[in-house]
Amino acid sequence: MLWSKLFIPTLRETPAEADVVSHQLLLRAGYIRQLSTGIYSYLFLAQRSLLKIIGIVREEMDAIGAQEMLLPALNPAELWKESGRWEVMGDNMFRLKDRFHRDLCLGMTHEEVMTSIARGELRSYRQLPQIWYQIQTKFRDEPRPKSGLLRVRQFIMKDSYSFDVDPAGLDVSYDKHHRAYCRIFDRCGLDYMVVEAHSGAMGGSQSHEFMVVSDAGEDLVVRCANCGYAANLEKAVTAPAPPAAADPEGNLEPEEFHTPGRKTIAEVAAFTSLPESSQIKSLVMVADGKPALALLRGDHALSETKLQGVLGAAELRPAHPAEIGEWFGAEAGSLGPVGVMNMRILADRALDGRRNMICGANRDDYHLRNVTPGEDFRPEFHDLRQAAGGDSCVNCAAPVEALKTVEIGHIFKLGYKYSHSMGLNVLTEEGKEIPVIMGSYGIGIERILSAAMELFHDADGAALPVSIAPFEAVVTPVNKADATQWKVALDIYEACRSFGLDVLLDDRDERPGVKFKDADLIGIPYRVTVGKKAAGGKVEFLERRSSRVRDVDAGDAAAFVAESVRSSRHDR
RNA sequence: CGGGGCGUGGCUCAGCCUGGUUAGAGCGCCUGGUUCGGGACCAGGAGGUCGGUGGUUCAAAUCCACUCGCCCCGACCA
Repeated sequence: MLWSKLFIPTLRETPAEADVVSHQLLLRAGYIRQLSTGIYSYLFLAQRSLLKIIGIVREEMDAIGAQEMLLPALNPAELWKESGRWEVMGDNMFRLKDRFHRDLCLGMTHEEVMTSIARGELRSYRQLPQIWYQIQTKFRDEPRPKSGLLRVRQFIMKDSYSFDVDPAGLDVSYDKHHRAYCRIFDRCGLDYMVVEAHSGAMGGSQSHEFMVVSDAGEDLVVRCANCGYAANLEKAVTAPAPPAAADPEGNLEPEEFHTPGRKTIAEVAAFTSLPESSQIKSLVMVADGKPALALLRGDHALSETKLQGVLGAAELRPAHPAEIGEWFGAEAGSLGPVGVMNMRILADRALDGRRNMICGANRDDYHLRNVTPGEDFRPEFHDLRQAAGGDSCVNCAAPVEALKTVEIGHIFKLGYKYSHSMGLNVLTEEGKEIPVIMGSYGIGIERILSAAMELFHDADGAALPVSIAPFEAVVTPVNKADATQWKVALDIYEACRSFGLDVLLDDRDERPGVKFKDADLIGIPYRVTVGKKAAGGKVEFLERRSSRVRDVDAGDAAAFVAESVRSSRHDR
């Protein structure tokens, strides 16, 4: 294509509203423009790149026998009420009414629609397994869209769904997806890791996330560099550092002491001159309307995900101050488990075996010392603690690191959640009706592009992997007015086309510096520069990512580019 | 939803506190010319209801109120 005919609105300066690199580059390089908060138009370059990503996704999904469909984004409320998610999704779901005042929503994900198709058509175990997928726009009314295309309200997702007769079948479908996802992200040229994850509102038993390490990410992942253990922070199990001070010995009785104005763990630690790890942190949570007291070591954080799992609650939130006052007769900051009879008391395992600790007295401005879990109160012990960097790996005891990551894919074993709630059953060989076991699998298409830019950029702009760059190469005549240069450039451009390359000819009447800057900014992987040396039959070949330059014969340039593109496919 | 910040030509910003000629700069854009290996130079030119509404005032980009939009932090989130 001829650059002079294209709409590639690059900006010299970084737009003020962008503060993560991928967002800045997508705007500056003319890939996208914002329409509203979390809503973006994908211009020519973005669309080319996204189509390449989609092409890779499609090939690899087809390769595992998945069948592509396209489902409606506009869904009737009834379907979502059947699964219970009309309520569960809350404000995150875009809702609207039609002219007859019927409730509709815009699809956030498609378990319901897929299940509704399956239950109408799948009747026999002989029709299973099935894997169905689509590449389609999803709508989610995020509380806080941010970071360009990383967190938006409308985005393209590849979502697939597997239907199997039994758990062993689901394992096979799950594993197929796992491997297909690895191939997809490899081909997209990304550095990523696979981590154990929590299933959240999707439901189900097991799940893995595919993560790209980036400071622009919002998910925290714990990873052990030694043995390779990796898990989302909300799910990770690690061993905490031992308490900073040994517990007092002996069978001491709880004893109230005055702590005027000391509310926080840190304040009480300073006041008592004992480390935070000598305290019991008491958090009042409300699970499906019922209160529960969660206890942790003073220096530890609660994993609401884990607590929610233990309680089996659909909804979990911190208690309001008024509720705390009613249940405890004291304010948050003076709470403790001793004498609490009106709710479940759950303690993190790090408190098991500890003795003579400090906690709130359930009386404002008073705390208790010499409180021993299991004696002075009787909690249920569970793993409730949120892992943190610096903890020890439970497999190999090496210290783990916490990393910020971008989630680009997520695979779930759904189990029977939707087949039960929506009635998806088939007949077995024996003629018995059984529910179908399902899996669900997602890839965020734009996040692949954003993550690639986060991963691969320099001061001059994006340096995208060849497989997903909008163009593979650009031919740049330094001086268009020079007849020789122009002729050589044109020949190389045509030769590239004959090799089937996605090539751009920068035929703009611009100075060379402008052309170089634009090509670098956009992130075109290879550039053939046709300059003065063209008179001697030589042109310059530049690899964007490495900045490596070499002179090649003009007649060989196209073949050289083609070979570079081909070999780049095996890079990772 | 809570906290903070910002809305002035396409982009980046100044002017606002302390109201007062015709609202500015750089970049970009248009015309002509000179240039041509890392965002050229000269000359001329186009382009702005200062987010919106209402108020205060002889006078509002500037002060006040409301409102809309955007960004960041938090809450939340598959």
